[in-house]
Amino acid sequence: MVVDDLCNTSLVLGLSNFSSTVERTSSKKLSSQKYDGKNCEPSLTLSLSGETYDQIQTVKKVDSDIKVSNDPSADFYRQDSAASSFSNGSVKREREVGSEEVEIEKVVSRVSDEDEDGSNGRKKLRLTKAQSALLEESFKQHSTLNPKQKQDLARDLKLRPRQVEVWFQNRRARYHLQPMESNKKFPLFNNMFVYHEKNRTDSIFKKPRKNKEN
Amino acid sequence: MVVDDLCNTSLVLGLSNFSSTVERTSSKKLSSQKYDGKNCEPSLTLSLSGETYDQIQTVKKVDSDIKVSNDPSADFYRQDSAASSFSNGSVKREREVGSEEVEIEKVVSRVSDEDEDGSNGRKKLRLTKAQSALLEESFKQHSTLNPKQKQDLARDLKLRPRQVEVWFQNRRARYHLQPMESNKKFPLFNNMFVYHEKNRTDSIFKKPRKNKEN
DNA sequence: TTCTAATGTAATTGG
DNA sequence: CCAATTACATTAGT
Repeated sequence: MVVDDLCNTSLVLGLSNFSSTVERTSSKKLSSQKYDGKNCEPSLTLSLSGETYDQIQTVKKVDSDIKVSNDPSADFYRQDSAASSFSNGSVKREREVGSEEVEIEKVVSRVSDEDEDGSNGRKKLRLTKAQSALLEESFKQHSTLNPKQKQDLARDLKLRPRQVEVWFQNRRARYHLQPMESNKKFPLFNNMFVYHEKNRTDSIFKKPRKNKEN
Repeated sequence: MVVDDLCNTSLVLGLSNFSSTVERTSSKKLSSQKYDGKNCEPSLTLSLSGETYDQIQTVKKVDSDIKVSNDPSADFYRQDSAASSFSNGSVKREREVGSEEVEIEKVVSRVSDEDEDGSNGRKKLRLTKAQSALLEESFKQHSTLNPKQKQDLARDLKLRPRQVEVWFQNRRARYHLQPMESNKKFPLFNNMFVYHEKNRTDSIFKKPRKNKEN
């Protein structure tokens, strides 16, 4: 846990999900629609940024879905728009279905807070496309962040600075390849991820080094 | 999918995202690449071979599908021989530091293909009963693995360490979902991290934490 | 369909 | 910061 960022104090209030593109879903696998956040019902999320989680995932179970089309082309995913992007699943396992809102014992737990929505756990956030794009772009410019950049990005993305930081870390880690010359030489290959072995040291690509300007 | 390793040296350059599979008649939604952002648009991808298809679990077993019986007891076919259960080159860099017996470099000769003996068991491994049992047993002792355990188990089971790791992950995930009564399964309360629902994390029990002994 | 092996990625931990 | 892992969500194969 350890919230280590103390960032901004602004409050963010947003309406999440309104991108109601149709559900495609079709029959099979209701797990189909997920990321799109589509079928989440519009929900309000209010959060103190810099505090706990902005991405609050209001889990609402989904009951009947509309299931309109099957069109595969409906692959577009959501875009963000405002803060929330949640991934929550709500898709409870089949076996639990039936019991609405299996709200199993609360057992209060720890000390803290008012975490109210219970989304205390690790709950995974899914970045929206736009968010990823921005991060990606930013990454291309610098694979490391200075505090200011971090703050700014966080603000723009409506993420906690910590999340931005983590994203960068993971990004650096996952590909040992940076947007370096390889990309310059082959711009079209920007999406090409040529990984290197993690522990390789003789790579022709070097690990980028710090960028401290602020 | 991302290319992540380069055990062998051959390079493959291909057009990605042109799903070669035929149109699915059914609705199935090949939603394969979706939120992945990365390859949403047709793009070129360059990959090192050795990836792409994962392990071929050389299921020799019955040549051509003899599969004579439906007898449930026939459950233990598979992987009879000690033959290394795979030939995969992908081995995502198990970083096992000191292990020198990294048997990577299988360098499958890609194109040439191996599936000649019929029954080219392609993907998805199925663990044998014995394997599952061992894993299960091991899990009872700790729900997480330290590198050594992983390595050992992998050796004993003739699986890649990564597979062992994955098994544990999945196992943990599955069970975090189990309600209390599942304690019966874990008589000694070894793994009593009863998380209830998947998305709920508070519990009087804490998540088991690292087991680092090695 | 369910179950499970596997993958991708956000987040945590320890150094 | 980095490496390694874990949790988690989701995909795909039978």
